[in-house]
Amino acid sequence: MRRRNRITLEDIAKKVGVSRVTVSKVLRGHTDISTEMAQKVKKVVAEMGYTPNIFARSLSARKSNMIGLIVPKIAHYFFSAVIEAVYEGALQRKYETILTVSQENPEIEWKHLQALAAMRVDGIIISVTQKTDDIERFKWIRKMGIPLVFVDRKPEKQISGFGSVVTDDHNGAFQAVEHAIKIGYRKLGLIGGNKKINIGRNRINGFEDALKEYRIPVNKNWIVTGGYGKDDGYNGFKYLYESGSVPEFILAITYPVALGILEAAKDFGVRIPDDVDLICFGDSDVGRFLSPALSAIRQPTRELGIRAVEILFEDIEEKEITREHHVILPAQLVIRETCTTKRAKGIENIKNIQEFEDTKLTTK
Amino acid sequence: MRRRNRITLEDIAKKVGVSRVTVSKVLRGHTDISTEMAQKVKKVVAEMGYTPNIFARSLSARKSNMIGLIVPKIAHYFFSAVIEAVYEGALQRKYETILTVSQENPEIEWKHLQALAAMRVDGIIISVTQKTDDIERFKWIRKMGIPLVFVDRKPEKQISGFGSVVTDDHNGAFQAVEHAIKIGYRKLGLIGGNKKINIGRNRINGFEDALKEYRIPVNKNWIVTGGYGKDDGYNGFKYLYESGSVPEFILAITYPVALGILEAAKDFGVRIPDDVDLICFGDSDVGRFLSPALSAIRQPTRELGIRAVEILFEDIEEKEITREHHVILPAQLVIRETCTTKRAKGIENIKNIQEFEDTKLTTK
DNA sequence: TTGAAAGCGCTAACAA
DNA sequence: TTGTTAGCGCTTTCAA
Repeated sequence: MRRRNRITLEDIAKKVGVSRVTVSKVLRGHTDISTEMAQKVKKVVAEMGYTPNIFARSLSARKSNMIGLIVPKIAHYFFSAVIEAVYEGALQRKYETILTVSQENPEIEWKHLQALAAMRVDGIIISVTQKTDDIERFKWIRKMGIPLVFVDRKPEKQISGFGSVVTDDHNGAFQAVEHAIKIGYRKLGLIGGNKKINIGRNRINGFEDALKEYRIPVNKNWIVTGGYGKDDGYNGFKYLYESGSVPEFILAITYPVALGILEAAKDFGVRIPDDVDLICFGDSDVGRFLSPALSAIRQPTRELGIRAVEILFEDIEEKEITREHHVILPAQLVIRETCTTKRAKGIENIKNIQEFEDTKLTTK
Repeated sequence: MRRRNRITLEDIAKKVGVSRVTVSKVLRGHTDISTEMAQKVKKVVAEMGYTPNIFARSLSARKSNMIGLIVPKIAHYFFSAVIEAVYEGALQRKYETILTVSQENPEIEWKHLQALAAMRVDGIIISVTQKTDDIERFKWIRKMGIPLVFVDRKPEKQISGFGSVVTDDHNGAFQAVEHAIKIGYRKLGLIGGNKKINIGRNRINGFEDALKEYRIPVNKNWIVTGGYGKDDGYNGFKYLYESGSVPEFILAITYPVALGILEAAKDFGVRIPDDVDLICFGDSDVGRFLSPALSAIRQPTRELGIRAVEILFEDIEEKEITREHHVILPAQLVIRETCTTKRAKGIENIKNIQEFEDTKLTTK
């Protein structure tokens, strides 16, 4: 290791001719310090280019002024938007954010959780991996007394003591499928996701519930579960294609999954939206420039991040956990070039949408 | 603040009936510890759910095992790919990465630099903002004795003492323009970027040099400099459009700029690539799904991150700075739907590419 | 308004 | 192989 410029409080204190305590107080803007003293100290601090040692400070103050953020992936529009929001929120409160990436790997996630605990962060915001079903790690965090908030993704099993901010995935999926049904589709499929974590479960349930609501039989072969990445989309579509039975409409469980589907469709010569139509969960900044412009279920990304920080800080400032905060934010259907009107395929027929409307169950 | 589970080395030591030092040694896998002792200690550590306090450890060891990473933006394919590579590299060496985002704001960048110094990170990797021209901050870092490596973007002025890993932007731009010329374009423009930082300077120079090489006059009105974001692309194109003179081909200085151009073109009813053709710097995972599929100058993103970490660690391990490492990685032209063949516009004419080839300067 | 004393939780050097 | 001693650089009482 290279020699470091180890200027300490002591050095400053000596130069000014006061005690460390005085300097420390000036630095933290403590009130009981005379203006001249403060002036003198600040001058020397600037001259010597001194920066307080965060470790020493945190150790002594028993407070790190840092929060930890764990996300499964970073090269993904959804997460980068959430991350930016969290950073901003934390910064406003003079907190640093320590970002870690689990790479969809529960082992790495566990390591990060421990590392953040070791760093004595004042709180953690996490979006779990698609495989996180072990909840012992969260019990451990709770035992450590570290406030934690789930954002967007959380484990299937409920864990008390932590807040959460999620999207109304069930309704989002429902809306999308309802739209597809209304424009005439009857053969509906879904690619990606699984029921290990909330987002998959809720989206899949939303999909199935919409079909039930409209009395359309669920064809299990058209529901190809899996993960949330591009590969899952590609393989899911490949599976469907090779099975010889492809639905008219597919709900992609995430934006990367949709990209994978687009790619597979291209490779297999299937035209989207002409042969198979598509809506995906999650919008991105380029969604509308894609060919075809993707229809999407837009998640309130920024809002998700902002609310998570808010809730976390309520927890951090609270002396004891009084109640858990759980917020569910609405999703919004954005129709673009995919899924605008039913393509003529001559497979299913309904006379017109109005007639179809009557099909809908009014009871329930 | 909530009560925290403050288990310390002392607690473990007491429970096992040994000294803190013994426990500390076990935890760090020190060799001179008996196997039984190690076993006993580990058991208690696990039972009590103890995690060492990083602050105390770093303070005592005078080593943080953290590196800092500063990027201008995060919701951007290029940076997220670099970030992932840096994280991986650091993790392999058992280092944590502290990611900070400057939001293209030099002030925030300076704050982050100070915060990282205060955290006593062992090294810093930075991609500067598009406006960073003040290099005092880097001199300060050097004075602090913190190793630093620039990745992709660095300030215009040379600063000794720091390594860098960049893309061969000049050649990348040159290749793109050369390609455009070869397929017949003569009215060439450029949008975005400025000469404050290397990437802008080199790309613009590469653009101009290619024109010179092929004896094509540079039309200053078609070079609309600015920043590196989507807005810059939008406004740049708008400016061009409203000026009444739009080139046949545009080199977009970054991928976001290209997105902005695409959007503006759509708004103004200009067809790409039919009316105006386009190549942009920087590829993304969706580039080929865009409409039209964007031709791009692909940067070696992962490689950039990996090499930056390598160089940084050479610096960190070095006792003194012996030499600076500067690496330049090649860019690769990826032609897709834009810029494949010259569209018929009847403005410029060349009989065929071969004849054109002869135009090229052979001297030089 | 200032400062002395007593740690925060850990590790490094050196003894035992 | 284990333990003792002495800090790392800062903040927090509490006294002056």
